[in-house]
Amino acid sequence: MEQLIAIEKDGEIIDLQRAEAEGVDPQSGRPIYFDNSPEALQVIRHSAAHLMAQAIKELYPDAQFFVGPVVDEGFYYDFRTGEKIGEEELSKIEKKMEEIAKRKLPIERYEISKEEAREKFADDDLKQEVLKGIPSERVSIYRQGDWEDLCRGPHLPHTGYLRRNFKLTRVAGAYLGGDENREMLTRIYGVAFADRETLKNHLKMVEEAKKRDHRKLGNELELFIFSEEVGAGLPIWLPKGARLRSKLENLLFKAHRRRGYEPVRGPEILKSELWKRSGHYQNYRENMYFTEICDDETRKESCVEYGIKPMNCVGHIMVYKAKKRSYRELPLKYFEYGVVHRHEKSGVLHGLFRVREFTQDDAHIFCTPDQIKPTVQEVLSFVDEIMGSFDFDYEMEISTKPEKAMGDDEIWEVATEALKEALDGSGRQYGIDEGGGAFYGPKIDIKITDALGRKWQCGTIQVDFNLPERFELEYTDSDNSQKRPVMIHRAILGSFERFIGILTEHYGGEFPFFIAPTQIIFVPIGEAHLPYAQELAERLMEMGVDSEIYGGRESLNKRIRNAEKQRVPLVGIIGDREIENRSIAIRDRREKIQYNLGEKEFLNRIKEKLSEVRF
RNA sequence: GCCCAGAUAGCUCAGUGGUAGAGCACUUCCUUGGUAAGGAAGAGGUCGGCGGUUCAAUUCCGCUUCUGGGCUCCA
Repeated sequence: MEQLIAIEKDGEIIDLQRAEAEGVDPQSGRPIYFDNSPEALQVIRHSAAHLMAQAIKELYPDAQFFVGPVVDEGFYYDFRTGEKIGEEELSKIEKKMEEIAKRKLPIERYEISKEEAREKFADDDLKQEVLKGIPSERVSIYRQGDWEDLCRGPHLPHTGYLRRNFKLTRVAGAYLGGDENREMLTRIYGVAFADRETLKNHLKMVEEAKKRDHRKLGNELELFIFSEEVGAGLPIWLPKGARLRSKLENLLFKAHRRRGYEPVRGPEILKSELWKRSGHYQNYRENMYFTEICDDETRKESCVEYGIKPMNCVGHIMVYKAKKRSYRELPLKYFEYGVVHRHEKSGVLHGLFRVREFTQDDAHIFCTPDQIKPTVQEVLSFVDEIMGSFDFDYEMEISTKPEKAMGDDEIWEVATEALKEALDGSGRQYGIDEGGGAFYGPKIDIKITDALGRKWQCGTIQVDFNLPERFELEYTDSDNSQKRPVMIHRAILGSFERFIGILTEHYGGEFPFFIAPTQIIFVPIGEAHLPYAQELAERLMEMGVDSEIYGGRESLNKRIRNAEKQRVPLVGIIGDREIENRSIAIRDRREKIQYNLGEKEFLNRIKEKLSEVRF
């Protein structure tokens, strides 16, 4: 009963037009019907992109088109026009799309040679650009009505399939070919499904996800703010945010100590000479901030340039160099909650996810080459424990040598292999990001997704042979010879800022007890019950648990409502009954139930909750 | 940095070429309440900043700061 729109054969989606042209028997592949299967959506969205392009062409006759692919969340088309396209134009384009869809234009396909295509689109430089990227000699063109475009397909049989089941979501700029040195085209994003109902549900889901946005929750829960007066990308931590953060810091501090890491601390600014030696000055300068210290303001010669640290490695190297090292000491693990400053381009700043000042849970491990693999594996299991404690799914990716890099290819090869081996040994799946490494070494990145499914890099493990070389690090080996250690840079959360942003979205503001900014709110029913609440609050404070008391003039219902709105794990109600038998009436957010606990039980329960996590 | 939007009270948001409003929050008073908004009154805004057009700009234009969605980049 469902309509066949394409078939899948040898992992390729072949639409009916192409099947006919190539004489492919539609029975010979797996049928793809007009529904919401991933394969069908590819076809639908591809055609939606074309429909949009046709609508744009009718509305803006000067429009020229680049590419219009299907992406995870929908589709987009990049194009150029003399007109400015803003959000307001989207509904206009949608209307035109509806209109064209109604015409039920057949979507036809034909093939020509690349040479013919070059001539056909002789006066369209964007199409020429697309043609350059096509390896095959024959190219296909899809035509609907009087509009046609160079396209591989697959497509729907006719435009009538696209009726009120698509939505244009946003306008954006996109560089031609993703190259920031080239022209910027207009890009319009959209989504499409087989039916209107699914589209509506999808849009609703996106709306729901936006409610979990850490910027919105951060504001509502008074975790942090940004201030125009202070500057872009410089978060200000409010008491509740700082409470959450310090809990995370404390837990993680112990976790490091337990694993043999030593806390160290480097300065915020270091002489530029040192950044030249490390290579940051040459390779990372555009991301750094600099300042000068002058002995004599009137004499320029007395000024020395300092760089504000964008990374903590140089400081840790100085710790290593503080004395002569023996192989017996290795691996040496130094860690620091290092505050770093990076000049991020204004357009990339994004709540706590991308800021200009942030604190990394950074560590540098100095080890022998033989220790690389076990050390990386140990770090990987550390990562696993932390992520597991927060129920995070994460992805890992190896990033290889970037264009702007220092060190020999050979060294890079060895380091990259070491990472791969460690990962292979751990049995974990991982992807590869060619050219995505740091300038001093390859890395394993740990990525977590936010409420909207966007991926953010959090933890990172980097193998570095370059900095030990540049700083001539040495240790005395068992044969009394001087050897060069390897440096492993690693962060597990990545930065507290980004990690807390992700945590906020992950939990929708309902933080687990052990890190919740306020772990319990007491609501004494009347004034007489206040002292007992205060007594409990003090006991909890001794245990390192933050509580608040919502007493005062407001009605009981209102105070309970306000307490719940704070999304605290526990709300404790205290009235005559509770005082009489030294108990607390608890509203448990996670269990979604209410129960009564005697004081002792209550304190025990709190202890249990605190020890739920240990990493 | 680039493209496209936006900025009105602490927060969420209406609104207008004739210098502004709501709800919540805040202050005061009444209410002392057993599980998600008790009542009344009040205070609070150079309508992000700087210029321009105009008799008159929060409103129109330009620049700037900040924010949002992307691109590029990245913890």
